[in-house]
Amino acid sequence: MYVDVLVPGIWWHPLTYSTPQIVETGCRVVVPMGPRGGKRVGFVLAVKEKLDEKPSYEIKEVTEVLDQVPPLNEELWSLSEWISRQYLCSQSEALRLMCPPQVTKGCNVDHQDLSRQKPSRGTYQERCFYEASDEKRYARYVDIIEEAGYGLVFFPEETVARSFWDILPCHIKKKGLLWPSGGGKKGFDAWLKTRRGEVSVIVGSAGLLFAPLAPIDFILIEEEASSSYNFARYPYISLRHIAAKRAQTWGATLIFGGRMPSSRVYLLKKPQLEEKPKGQIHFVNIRKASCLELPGVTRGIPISSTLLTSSLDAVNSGKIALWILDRKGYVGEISCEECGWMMTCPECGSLCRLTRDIVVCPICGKRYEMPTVCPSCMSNFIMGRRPGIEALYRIARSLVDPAIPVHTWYKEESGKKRRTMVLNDLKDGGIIVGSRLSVTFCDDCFVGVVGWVDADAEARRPLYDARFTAFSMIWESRCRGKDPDSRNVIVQSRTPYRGWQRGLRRGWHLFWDEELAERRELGFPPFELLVEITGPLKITDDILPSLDKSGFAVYKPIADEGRLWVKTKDLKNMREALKPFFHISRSKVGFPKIRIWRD
DNA sequence: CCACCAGAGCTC
DNA sequence: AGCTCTGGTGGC
Repeated sequence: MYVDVLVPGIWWHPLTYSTPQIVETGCRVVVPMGPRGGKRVGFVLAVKEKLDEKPSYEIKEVTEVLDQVPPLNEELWSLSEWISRQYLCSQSEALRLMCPPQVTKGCNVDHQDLSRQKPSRGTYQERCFYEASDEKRYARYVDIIEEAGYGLVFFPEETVARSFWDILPCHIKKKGLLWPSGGGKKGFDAWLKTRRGEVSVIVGSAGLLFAPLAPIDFILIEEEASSSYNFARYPYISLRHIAAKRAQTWGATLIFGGRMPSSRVYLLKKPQLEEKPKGQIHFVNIRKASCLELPGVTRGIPISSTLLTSSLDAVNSGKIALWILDRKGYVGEISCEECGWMMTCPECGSLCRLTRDIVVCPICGKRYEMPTVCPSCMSNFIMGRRPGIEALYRIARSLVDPAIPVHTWYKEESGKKRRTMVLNDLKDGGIIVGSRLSVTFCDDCFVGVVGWVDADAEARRPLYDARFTAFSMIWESRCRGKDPDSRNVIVQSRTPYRGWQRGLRRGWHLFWDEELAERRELGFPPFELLVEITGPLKITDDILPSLDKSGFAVYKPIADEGRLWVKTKDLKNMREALKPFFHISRSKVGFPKIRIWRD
């Protein structure tokens, strides 16, 4: 007897082993692997009596059969295959993503027969609910959960999921589960409990995407356009895409909710905004605003009088003012004013930034002294450009009364302990200077003003979705959290109230209509998929002609860099063309990495 | 991807 | 000598 086994690895095909025992498809087995025969846990993909042809390799024997019945039900098993096709990855990688680590490591899972959990082809349907007020949305969600049976409820952030869980009525909580975010033993217990059929409604963040719930009557995705639904690690799956697939297989109702829709949902469903946010939005031209002088910086950051006075107003009435600048450190670039030399990392060649008098490479993390003399022209006109949060903090400190507390907030310094400290210090009002992350403070305290210090910076990033990112962040800051109706949002820009910014006042339908027209023209998502292939040059240089031959238009954004872009809808042929590069025999050369943007 | 091994660096 | 850590290796 032979079995095709999905062994953890990045090649796309299964490996064949022999076994004297009887095994079923979907069960886990332990197999020897590699030159030293290390033990791996794999899933059986297929069982066959004899081989089609003589293999060119030695066939090893299965060491141990771990399951009598498959640990995943039919829906999740075929979902892993679907994911491998949709995201051009191996099925074993999809399975690793889907299962708790205990399962892929080979821990015991109770031998339940899940074969009766057949996805019923009910009537799949979609519903949308876009509403600026968090309160109104959540109230609607509670109603939906009340009347529905089994379902998953997604929130983009763990803390928001928890606060929604807290407002749920007791009888729902009793049959429901707040999905633990950390994984570990707690996560495994939640997985087993769900699998045993002891819960019907699960609330949580992205981690519950593969909860073994069966059947599924509804799936609710709050703030469906949120970027936290795009996984940050390989394979780069989109939660919304996969959740929609799950809803379709179960014939469930899929509910999209949020403050604004994603490009794909807007294109397909043309949803309407129930009610515009009531808070005020102002646009300020920073070409005309004056800058403060900062030590070692050529061009400072302008703080308009509009932002300053309304911030002080907010602080004086005990509220918080948020000044948001999505740039870390003191300055983002170090350059010579005399000859134009820019400081790059001697190790990896990327542009360095200055943080607390120390030069840091943002890519490899190496640290250097700030140079005093330009190595190119020997002048001493070394200055910083593109000031960041630290510089903004100094500006804020110098502009407002020393009695007013000012704090910074960004990813590297955003611990739970520090957050309570900051909140406590700001309970009578104050200023937070930080990255986009600071918007979460709207949940915990009264934010009277949100100032987008350099609104153009985000929209300028060389990515097709940069304008959407900029727009959605500012839109979120208008609606999120406590008392958004009395909040002012101030957008500082060099091109105020033009282009993408106009939708901020008149509604996101205006933004999407213009943005989608342009993306359609250029063939960007959601009209086409954007496939990125990265790897060492010797691999991508092989792939390029091969894709070319299959009729794909391949772009190479940067010459002499192992990065390729393809705009296509045809993943099937793409997969065929890339297949040879994902055969196990290519191990020595290495494997490329694939990332797909869908909207 | 990931078990395995080798060699580096450290402590006793 | 014995320990942990880090990095290279290559696969049914």
